[in-house]
Amino acid sequence: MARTGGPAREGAATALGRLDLAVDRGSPVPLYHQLAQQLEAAIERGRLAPGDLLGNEVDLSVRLGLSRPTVRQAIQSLVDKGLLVRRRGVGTQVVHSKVRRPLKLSSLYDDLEAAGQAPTTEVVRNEPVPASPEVAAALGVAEHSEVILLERLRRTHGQPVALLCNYLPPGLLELDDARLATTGLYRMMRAAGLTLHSARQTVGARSATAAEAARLDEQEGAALLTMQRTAYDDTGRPVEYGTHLYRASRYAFDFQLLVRG
Amino acid sequence: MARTGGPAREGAATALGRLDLAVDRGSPVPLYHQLAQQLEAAIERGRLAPGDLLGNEVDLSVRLGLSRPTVRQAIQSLVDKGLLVRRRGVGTQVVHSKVRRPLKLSSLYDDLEAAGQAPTTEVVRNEPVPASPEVAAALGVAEHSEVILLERLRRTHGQPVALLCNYLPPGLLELDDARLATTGLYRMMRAAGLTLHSARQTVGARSATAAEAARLDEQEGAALLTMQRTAYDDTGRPVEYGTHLYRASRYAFDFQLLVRG
DNA sequence: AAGTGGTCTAGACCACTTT
DNA sequence: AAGTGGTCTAGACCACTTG
Repeated sequence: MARTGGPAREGAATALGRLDLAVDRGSPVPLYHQLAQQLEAAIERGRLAPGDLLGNEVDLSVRLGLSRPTVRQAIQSLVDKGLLVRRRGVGTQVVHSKVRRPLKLSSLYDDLEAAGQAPTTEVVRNEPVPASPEVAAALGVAEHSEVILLERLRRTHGQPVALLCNYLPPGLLELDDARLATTGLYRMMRAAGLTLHSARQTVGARSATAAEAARLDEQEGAALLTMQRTAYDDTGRPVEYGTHLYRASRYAFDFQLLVRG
Repeated sequence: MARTGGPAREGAATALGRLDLAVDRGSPVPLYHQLAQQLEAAIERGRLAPGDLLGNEVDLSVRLGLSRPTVRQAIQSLVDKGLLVRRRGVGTQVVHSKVRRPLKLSSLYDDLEAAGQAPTTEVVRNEPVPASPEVAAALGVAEHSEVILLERLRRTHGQPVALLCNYLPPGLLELDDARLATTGLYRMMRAAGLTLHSARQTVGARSATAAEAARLDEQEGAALLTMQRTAYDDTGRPVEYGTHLYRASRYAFDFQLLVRG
């Protein structure tokens, strides 16, 4: 009796009713991931507007023919991305702001290329050197043991953007100058099967020395942005230590942070 | 028959065997969280060393009297934190490096206090002002509408560290000068029931103007670290827009990044 | 009181890695 | 072939929020 009233509200009360969601059980893509992608696409296209309620998880699981844990896993992944908010006793909502891309381990080359800046790289040095105490500590190798020093000058539109100095454990990667000139270090690492997993970065500022100013086409004493970074692979082993100098007039770091739950 | 050989290996082959794990079902703390905390503590104290295998999830769930999904949820939370690595067909290992704290939405006050720097704050301005186009866009309010301007000078050991300029939507928070002098803005927000959830930051550098140099006890033209940040609450509404200036000689940003899976 | 998300269980089958 | 994590199910009960 009470049930007969149900279908009338179904699909009308919640924003999700307007969407045609469906999963493909023959696909190798996990069901929860398929659902997450469809929800994300709907948010991206504005079919789910900020503040919209998703409708409860049980109904959604019945409608899709999935179990509730599977639906929850999909929703959780979007909550982790900052696209959805859950409130107990209330429901799941699309967040109000256009907060999108969370922080990623960024590659300067990729960032510039994505911005349509057509970066070029000049390899200044590429040779084995003995590890200084600082480098040895960062890479977890013995002092004075051999590491690879890579020094590069990056330009866009012919103008210098950054002076990049990197140290790598020996034997990790084939560092071909020709390839370095046309791609980024992180891209070469990924291509070599290395999975970058985490990094520790320190960002600061200081005035340019005469030599640095000459390289970067700045005035001596100009404000430069500095970054030191140690990157680790998925087992936590250091794969790279770098000291970078950026022209503050041409570059700034852009971060999207999510508070961890 | 084959079972009799089991107990001999149990607790010996895996590093987990050395730990006395147990959950309290009477506690209001979720079981998966209790387990995650105990594992994290074991890693922190070195009882689980980098590279150690945790042993398979089924054994662990039997030993703790939990279901496998619950054990998985605990392990997953530590994987998300970057403390553990899973490999299909291999097992779950403690990460090799000492990678710890992931990135958080940091508060300068809390950071300085945690570093034992005993920060103090001088409130320079605290008054309603009409929103500039830049501020209006960041906070999602109408141009020229009223917002709160908060300008503070932060010192440690009597020396200036940063000049903080913040804009807040009206009516969001009671900004008492006396409290501002003894705590941080984010702490006041949390105390007022605001849940900070995400932020967008831009970090750059530039040379100090004469006025800024005077405030910060630097030379004119000294390199300063700049940050602009818009912070959002858990529904995605902007709650704060700030423009900060840091003395590069006394402050740098430290980030721990995890590549999102 | 009703509805929501939060947590938990006891299984099942699959994909991948190693032996 | 054996062992591991990856995915998925069909329930259950609890805690919180709202009317």
